[in-house]
Amino acid sequence: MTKKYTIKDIAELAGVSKGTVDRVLHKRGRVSEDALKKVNEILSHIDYRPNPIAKTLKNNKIYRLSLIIPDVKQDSFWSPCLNAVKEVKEKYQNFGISIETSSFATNATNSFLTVSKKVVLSKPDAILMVPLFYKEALEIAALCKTEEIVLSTFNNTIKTANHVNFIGQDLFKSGRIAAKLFDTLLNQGNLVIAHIDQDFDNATHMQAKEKGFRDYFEEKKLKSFHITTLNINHNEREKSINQLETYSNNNKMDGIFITTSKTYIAGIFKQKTMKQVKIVGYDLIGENTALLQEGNIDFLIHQNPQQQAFLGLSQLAEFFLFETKLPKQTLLPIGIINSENFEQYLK
Amino acid sequence: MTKKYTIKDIAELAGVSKGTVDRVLHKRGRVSEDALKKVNEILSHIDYRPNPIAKTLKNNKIYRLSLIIPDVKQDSFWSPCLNAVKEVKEKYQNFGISIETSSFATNATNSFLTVSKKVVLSKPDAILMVPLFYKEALEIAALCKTEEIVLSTFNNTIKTANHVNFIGQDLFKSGRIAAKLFDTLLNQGNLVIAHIDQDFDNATHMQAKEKGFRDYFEEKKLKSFHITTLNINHNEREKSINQLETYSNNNKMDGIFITTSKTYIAGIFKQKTMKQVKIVGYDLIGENTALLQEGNIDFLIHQNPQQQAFLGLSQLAEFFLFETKLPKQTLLPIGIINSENFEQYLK
DNA sequence: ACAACAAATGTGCTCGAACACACTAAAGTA
DNA sequence: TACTTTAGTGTGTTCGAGCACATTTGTTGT
Repeated sequence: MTKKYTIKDIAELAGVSKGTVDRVLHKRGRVSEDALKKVNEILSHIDYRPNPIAKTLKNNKIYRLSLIIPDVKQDSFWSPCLNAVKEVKEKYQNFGISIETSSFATNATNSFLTVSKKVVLSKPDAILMVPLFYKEALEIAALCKTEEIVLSTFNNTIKTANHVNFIGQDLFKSGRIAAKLFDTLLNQGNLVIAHIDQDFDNATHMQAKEKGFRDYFEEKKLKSFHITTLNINHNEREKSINQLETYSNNNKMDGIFITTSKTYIAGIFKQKTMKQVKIVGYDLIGENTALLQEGNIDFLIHQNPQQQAFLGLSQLAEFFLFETKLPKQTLLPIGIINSENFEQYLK
Repeated sequence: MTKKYTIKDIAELAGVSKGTVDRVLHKRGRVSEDALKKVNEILSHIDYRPNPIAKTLKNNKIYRLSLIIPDVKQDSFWSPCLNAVKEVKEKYQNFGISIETSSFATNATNSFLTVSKKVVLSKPDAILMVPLFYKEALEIAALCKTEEIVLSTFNNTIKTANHVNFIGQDLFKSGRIAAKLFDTLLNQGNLVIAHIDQDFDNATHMQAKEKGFRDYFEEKKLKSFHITTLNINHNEREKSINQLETYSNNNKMDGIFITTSKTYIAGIFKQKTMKQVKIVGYDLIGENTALLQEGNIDFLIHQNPQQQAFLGLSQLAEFFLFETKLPKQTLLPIGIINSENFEQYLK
């Protein structure tokens, strides 16, 4: 067992005081060449790692983390993030981590801007946000940089100065996973990629998923599958279902891949029309899991917002407390969910 | 923001010294009724949580965790556990956690016993082990109790004194997941449950999986499926494959559910005979994932030994360092894996 | 009334890192 | 020579909890 060396140990070994060792370690200067040499000699022979507990105790600071997510009342997809906040609070609040949560309207860029700016003005130590609106998110990122607030993003990426770290999934791959599922479910057939409720905010998301989906069939040269894209945008749920129905009356349709969490639209369509059609979509929201259990949705792909938020907040907490590195990018595994394993993913 | 109260704060508020507060908090007695009342009055109004960092610093102890797993050379299923050890070491070694790993032969109970006893004699603070051999594991558990060593188990359970905590999966449910996959893949057909390399050590595992598998079809009253159980036990791989081939020549077989990590036996069978058969089995070992990629295995169920070991060790580390509770049981979500998402689960 | 003793309470040190501050010795300035 | 400056050192304090030890207060017996 390798001994745990302390500054005092090093000082004794080098025959100097702990103050001198400290100056060498922190490169604060005011050290003679002779002493520098002696201390570095010792340091090169042992593996000194400062005790993070002592460090943190001395710091004795409360770090404020601020989470900015879309309104959970407007889109229940985000509600698991609140569980993540609870988990992280329980785990780290005794260590001096505090977390505030703010939310913005999913359909209003100015809501995102005003909420985010307010958060920036409150000067937290770090912000973890979902940059739904690209241009506006860049503006906030710039503000964070001048205010020296650490910025992390999850679920959506923004390409900006490299100080931003990101937690999410590889959307291209998740499209490929869906494709493989259809390949396993059907030997051949007509597949529809349905973009339901395509908002400008998650358009890039859906594009990446579609690209991955099509890429799979092209790579495997599976000519027995025919793929069509369908855009569905209605305020009323009924209209969306009707559009699917109209399409299926005029076209052969063996499978539907829904690129958003509105998978239940296709599920209700199947339930209503009793058509033989395989359905694969996204997200474990209540409406989807109910249809999954009844067999009207075959598979759901889990984007796991809870784990994303949990990891994002945990990484920030440990960055401040124990000076661990913030990984530039954390890509979470993509869960395939059926009626039998969804409960376990809800905790 | 709620203030972080310290013992000193409480002492000032109650008008006593920190020594008295300390005695009240630890119920060490030697406190007058009057002082007790004053301190408790304050404590009831605020939410005092001792600073775990200061506590740990004062402790200043190196905790030894000992991991006991089957030999990775004999069964590569366990090799991801070594990554878990590396991860936990990186995360906690600066906090004074040391981890030793021992392994035993998968086919010899006495190897398990001698190795485990040797570990117990070295008196670590905690042991995390895979209790492959039930009776012998109980013996080790009893030893740990007398030696006051904290014992955690993963992958397999042993029912003994409640001081043992367990990390693993719900095997009954994982059988149901496999059943649901076949239900989705096929409308009807003859399914074979293949217990390949049934050792006495994981017999209970396979039974639980079979039970879950059959339970699904019984519950759903799916009469269109016919289920048979096949026991396959040969020293040579070829013989196992031949047994499957012989069976399939004499019987209709639309799907094979393999209850062990030997799923590749069925995969090679499919590859060799070019039969139209759906294959679902367990574990992301190299032989399986290769066949998964080629399309000769449809789904693998991920038992995630790495995460099991990681969680087991982390829970122990945080139990000693920060006095967090050891959950009696942690059931991990069960991953459904196809050719497109397996890479992400390998890290 | 005063010692003897117990009960109650307060003080001070430790853990390791970090940093302010005090101190020493040599060099520079009037 | 006397005094300041500066580089180079070491010492001491802080963070919060925990516990050993010192001190004070109160009670009993003679």
